[in-house]
Amino acid sequence: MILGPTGVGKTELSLRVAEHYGCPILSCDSRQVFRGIPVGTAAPTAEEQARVKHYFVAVRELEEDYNAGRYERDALELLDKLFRTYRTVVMTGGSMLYADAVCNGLDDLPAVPAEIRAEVSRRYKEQGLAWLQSEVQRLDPAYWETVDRSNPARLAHCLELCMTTGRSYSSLRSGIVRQRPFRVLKIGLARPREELYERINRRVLQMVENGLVEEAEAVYPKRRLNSLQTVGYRELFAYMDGEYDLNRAIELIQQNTRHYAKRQMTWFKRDKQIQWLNADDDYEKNIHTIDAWLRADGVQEE
RNA sequence: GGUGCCAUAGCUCAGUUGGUAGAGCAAAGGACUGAAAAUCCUUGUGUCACUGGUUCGAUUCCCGUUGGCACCA
Repeated sequence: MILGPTGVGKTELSLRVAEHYGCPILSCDSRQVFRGIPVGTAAPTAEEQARVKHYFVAVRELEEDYNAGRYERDALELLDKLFRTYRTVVMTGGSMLYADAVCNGLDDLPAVPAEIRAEVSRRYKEQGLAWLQSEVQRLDPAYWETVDRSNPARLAHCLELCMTTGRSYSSLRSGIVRQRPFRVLKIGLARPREELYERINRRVLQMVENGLVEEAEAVYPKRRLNSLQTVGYRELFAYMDGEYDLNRAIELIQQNTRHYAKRQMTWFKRDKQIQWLNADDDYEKNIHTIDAWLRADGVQEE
C-alpha cells in the first residue's frame, strides 16, 4: 500500500513498483472512483493506465452513493481474485478511511434508507445542531459520551443508524480489527512540507491548463451530489455562481488542497505501521528498499 | 511645495476616554468505523512605523521624521 498526501508523487512511484512486480494497481481514492472528474482528481491518465492495469478508477457514476463500506467489500472481493494470480498487488491513494477499511475492516452496518437520511438532514436544517445533540443524547447516551459533539456529520450519522435499526449506534460498533487473508505493507511517501505545498500550487495551475474549469462546467448541474463535494469543484462552482473571480477560485483550490494534504498527514502520523520513503530519492533506490521490506516480510522471494 | 487622512499579528482591519491589545482569514497541531478531497476541535507577544516631548506611566496626547493615500498648487 503506497500512501502519502495529495501531490507527493504517489502515482509515478506506484506505476514503477507495479511494473517491477508485474502486478496491477488498486486505487484507494474516494474521488477517482467516479467517472467524469479525472482532471480535478489527478486520476491516472490513459497513458498511465496503459502501462499498468488499474482498478477503482472511473468506475462509478457521480450519482452513486459510493462510500468506504462499499469500497471495503469491492476491494476485498477483487483482492481475493487477484491474489490467485499475483503474489503482490499495489494499492495506492490517500483516502485513509478507505485504506483503513481495507486493512482493518469496518463494522457491518445496514444501508440507511434515503427517507431517513432526508428526514435527519431536514430536521437538522430546521432545528440546528441542538436538535442533533438532544436526539443523540436521548437515543444513544453511550455514543454521546465519546462523540465530537459539535460535528453535525457524526451526530447525524449516529441518528440515521439509530432510526434505521431501532438500536443505538454504539451497540453496532465493535471496533474489531478484522483478520485479512493477506499481509499489508504500508509505505508512506514523504516530502518536506514547503516542497509539497509548492508542488500542490503548481499542480493546481497545471490542472486548470488541462481543462479543470471546463470539467467543472460540465458537471455543474450535478454540483449538489456528494461526489462533487470535492476540492477543485466546489470552488469553481462558487466562481460560476459569481461569488468570486477565477483567480480567487484558483487560490482557494490551492489553499484547500494544502488543507487536505495537512489533514492526511495527521492521519499518517498516527499510523505507526507506515514505513517511510523519501519522495525525492530516485525510483531505483525506493524500489530497492521496498523489495527489501517485502523480502523481510517473506512476501517476495529472491 | 502646501493641507488633510492613514501607519496595530503573515494579510485585512477593530480597539485602548493614557495602565503595553483582539477579530476574521492565513498558518500550526489534533480528531476521524459507510458523506472522508467530507465533517469537526484547539492554538493569537505583536519593538501597536521611527525619533523626541508631556506624564508615575504613551501603542493611545503633542512636535518632528519616514512611508502610503487624497486634495490643493
